Amino acid sequence: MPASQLKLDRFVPYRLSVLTNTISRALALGYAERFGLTIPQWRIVAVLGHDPGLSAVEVAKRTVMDKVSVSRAVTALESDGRLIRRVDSSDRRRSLLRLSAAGRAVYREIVPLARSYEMRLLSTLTASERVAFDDLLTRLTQQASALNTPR
Amino acid sequence: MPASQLKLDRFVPYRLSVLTNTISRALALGYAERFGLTIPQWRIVAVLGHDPGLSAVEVAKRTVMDKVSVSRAVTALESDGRLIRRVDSSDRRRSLLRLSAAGRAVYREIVPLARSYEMRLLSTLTASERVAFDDLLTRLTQQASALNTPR
DNA sequence: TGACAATCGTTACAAATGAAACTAATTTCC
DNA sequence: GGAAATTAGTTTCATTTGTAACGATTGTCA
Repeated sequence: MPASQLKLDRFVPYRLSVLTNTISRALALGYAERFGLTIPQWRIVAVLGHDPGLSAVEVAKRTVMDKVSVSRAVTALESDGRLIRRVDSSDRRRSLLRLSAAGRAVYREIVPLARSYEMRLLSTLTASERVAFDDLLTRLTQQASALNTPR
Repeated sequence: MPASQLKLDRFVPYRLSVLTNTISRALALGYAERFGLTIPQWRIVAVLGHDPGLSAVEVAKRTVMDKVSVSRAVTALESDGRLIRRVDSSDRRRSLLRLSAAGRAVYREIVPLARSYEMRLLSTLTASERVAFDDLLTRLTQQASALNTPR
């Protein structure tokens, strides 16, 4: 292919976007119809299910979401009775977030679903290919992040 | 890790989402500030630069965008003088789309930028790793698509 | 101490996005 | 030939999303 041309379906950023959108759509559909969760809500449940007591900013860092998205999703989860926030007594700007019993129940149902989807997706790769992919993904993510924060 | 737990940063769909968002943000910023293009617009320029004369629906298929997005981006590109549409005389519902001289000029500038970004991204991989990644990406995309369209 | 800066989280506003309804043109099929 | 179904593309409307501004609290430092 001449250097002046570009085939979209050979362009790695485009291909990654297609793959990610396909996966996200499938997962979002499942979360939405089974639990009424959006993707930001799902991520927060996943993080707090594993590490209760984080603040909103800490959740935002872990999930690579901005704090506005976190704030909205937290509000929704709270009004659905799935999340509890308690003001941090040592810093009254912060709230400490944790799942309620209902939230933990959702978490326990979601984890196997997520694992199952991931397994089915990766089932097209051999064990050593999965290891390789994991490594490549890690390095590309580092590189992309480095390109966004030059010098 | 117990089966009842899930670490978000080990979950492939999440990791893909983070990588893709990082890349998209970087590219979108470049297109926007240099050319005033959105991602849908950029994709259309890329497709039509390579294959002039497609209809909107054909462009939508190639870019995996829905026809509403394509319609809007085409309208914007046309009013910016970068795209020309001509009613297909053999089917007056369709329009045949092609870049104007200004559109082709944008295309010629964009292609090396896109290639350069891709090269810098992939520069963290060896040649054989790039081949491997290409293959894994293709197969995962097939698999994700198959999971979305069961039986 | 007290002014200034930084941080936490929410709110307000504008822009992007998606689903469904719609118009117009074409195809199907009895 | 013509009613019904299909297709191309646009418009409308509601929802999502992101940016910026904001109030409240805490940290910094002279």
